[in-house]
Amino acid sequence: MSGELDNRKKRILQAIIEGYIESAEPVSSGDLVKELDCSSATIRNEMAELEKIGFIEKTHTSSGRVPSQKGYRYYVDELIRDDKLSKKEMELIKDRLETKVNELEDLTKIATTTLSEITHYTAITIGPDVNNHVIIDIKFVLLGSRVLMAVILTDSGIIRESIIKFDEDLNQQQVDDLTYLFKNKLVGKPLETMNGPLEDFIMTEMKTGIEIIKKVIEEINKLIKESQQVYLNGTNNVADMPEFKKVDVAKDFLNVLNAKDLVTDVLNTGVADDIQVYIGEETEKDELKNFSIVTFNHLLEDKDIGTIGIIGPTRMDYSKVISVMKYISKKLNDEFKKGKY
Amino acid sequence: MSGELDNRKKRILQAIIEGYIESAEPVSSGDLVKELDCSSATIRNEMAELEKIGFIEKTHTSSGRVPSQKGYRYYVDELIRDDKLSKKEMELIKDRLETKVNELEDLTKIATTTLSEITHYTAITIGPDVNNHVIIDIKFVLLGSRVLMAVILTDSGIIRESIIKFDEDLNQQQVDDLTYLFKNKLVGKPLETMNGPLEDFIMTEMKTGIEIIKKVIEEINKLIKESQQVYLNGTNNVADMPEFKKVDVAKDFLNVLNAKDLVTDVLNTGVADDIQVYIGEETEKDELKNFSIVTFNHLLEDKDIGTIGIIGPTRMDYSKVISVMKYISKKLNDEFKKGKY
DNA sequence: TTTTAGCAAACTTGATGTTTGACTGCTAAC
DNA sequence: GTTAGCAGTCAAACATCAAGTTTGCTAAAA
Repeated sequence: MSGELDNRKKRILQAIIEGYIESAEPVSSGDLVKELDCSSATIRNEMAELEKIGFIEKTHTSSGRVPSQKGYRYYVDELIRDDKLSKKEMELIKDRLETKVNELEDLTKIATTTLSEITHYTAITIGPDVNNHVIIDIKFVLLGSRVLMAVILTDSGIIRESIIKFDEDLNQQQVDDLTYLFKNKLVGKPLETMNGPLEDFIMTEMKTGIEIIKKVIEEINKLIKESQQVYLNGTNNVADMPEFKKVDVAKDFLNVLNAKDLVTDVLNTGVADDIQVYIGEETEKDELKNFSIVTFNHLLEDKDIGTIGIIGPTRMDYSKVISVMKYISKKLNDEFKKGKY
Repeated sequence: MSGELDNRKKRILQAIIEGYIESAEPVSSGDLVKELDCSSATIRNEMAELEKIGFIEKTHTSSGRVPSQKGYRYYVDELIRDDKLSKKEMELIKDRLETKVNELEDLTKIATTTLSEITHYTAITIGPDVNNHVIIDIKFVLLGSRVLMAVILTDSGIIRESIIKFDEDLNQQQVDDLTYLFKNKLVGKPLETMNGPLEDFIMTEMKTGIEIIKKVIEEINKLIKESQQVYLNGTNNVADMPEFKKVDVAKDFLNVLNAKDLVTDVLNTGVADDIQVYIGEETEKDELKNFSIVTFNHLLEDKDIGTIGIIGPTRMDYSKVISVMKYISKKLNDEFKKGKY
């Protein structure tokens, strides 16, 4: 199916898609005459065939052509250019990502912001599914006689704290016990252990301080559940896009950003250390049918440590987005390794 | 100026404003006949006078009337109803705010979300200016040989942590020294002490571990500066408002939300434990001239602990918003006192 | 066989005009 | 002070028209 197209058809399809990406207007046969170096009639003939295969569409009988979802897919798979990154942009990315930060997540946020700035689309990042990250250390710090802070470190460099309040005073002995108990039972185990096994253990084997321990477990579980953080950047960029003029689309987009679940759902389907492109309906969400999402997961020593994505109109500059993503992904990985997070 | 209006004029103005708030359409003399129990001609005469004073406007020569900014102001000052809160909504608020949470800021976020849900406008909250909050305690926790966590507690119940990375190993002795130093110099002093005085002291009096201390101060300062958190809720509600149909307004709004500084600037001007209303140009920001902002500061033992605001079109249901705010403000205060944050 | 020129048909876009209906302001009567 | 009545104003909806694109098709040219 991909090999079906002869060279000229490829060039025409590419020209249509890139023209449409640039202008947001249907591309006519006449527009391509200079570029293709043949008459408009010839181009029309070719266009008719491209339309038959389903790569391009007309908005009405006598309009120019617009890429179809299938057309974009072919473009992304076969025709994409990945040299759309200028020296200046590369410098910017390098500069940004080499900023010293203290937490992995901060670096990810910087990457997201940079991505959005360069592409002018909305960028979003979500944390990883931390359930199978391994606990390296747990600390409890008494912040007041009734306030305890729990700090959990995982092997992926992710740190989480939770503040827990009690109705009665705690003493240092209790805190030490707590530390001892949790360390013994949890260090070296995945975070999800917190859910089932631990609770069972405490209920059966432990006798003292059950209430305190239960509360601590409860809070830590809450913390883990909530910890798939979402960070958005560049939402106002959409306002400048022509498709935003259609009120429906604009509304859709606002709703999409608000019901972040939709987007995070898509981001979560991404696998492996590679760039994924979801075009329109490929997102499998009705609300996203006018949008495309490009994502990549970043790994640290084979562990998923989060996903970064771009969301924009289906008429998205895929070449640019993918070029930028590739470069950022590479640089981010370098930094991760360098930084020993 | 406020007493100038006779009773019927007040009723007419109120009817116009409430009608316009409801329908987003100019209100005609005919619309008010039933309500005012006199002929449309009489109402027209009254309207002409209200227009002369500048409380209402026409969109064109033969259109109905629309409230002016001055009209809204009069309405907010004199005509507002504060019984627009249903039993059900009160219950919802109570329910929500009585959720047990561990941090003050979480409760504020819940209040913000609830506010947005009930009013259907976008709600925003910003943290207080923490500079003059007094430090109660500082703890340092070693999370790894090169990773230190600093925890700062203030008298307003706000807790902040920062993770600091070093290029060399730290031992427990150094951490203890650090704790001793910071506790001695800072506990009981306002957070802003961190900025000037402390640095001087270290540069002149201390000899050991200067680099470590400098880094810690640096990071903590960063933390304090960044700590005016902004939390937004209900941005998609705007999409359903008729004014959103005007692309310019929609764009303005997106930009406003993105350049949060604009809104936080306005929120920051709010003073005392009271509700403030900024209508259109009263915000003194050109970008906000089509919007209104209603805010209140909440205090805990006379300390500013943040501001909650609503942002919506000038055609905002002020009565509803203010009713809800009053109630939430009251309940929030109750909870603050009860919870001993 | 492939490409091109030429042309009718389809359709958008923008300008122009018309009708309809909703208001208002004014005047004169109540 | 209030109201009825009426002319004047304007927006919104709709129809009409001309101009400009763009296509598909056909037939001729390469």
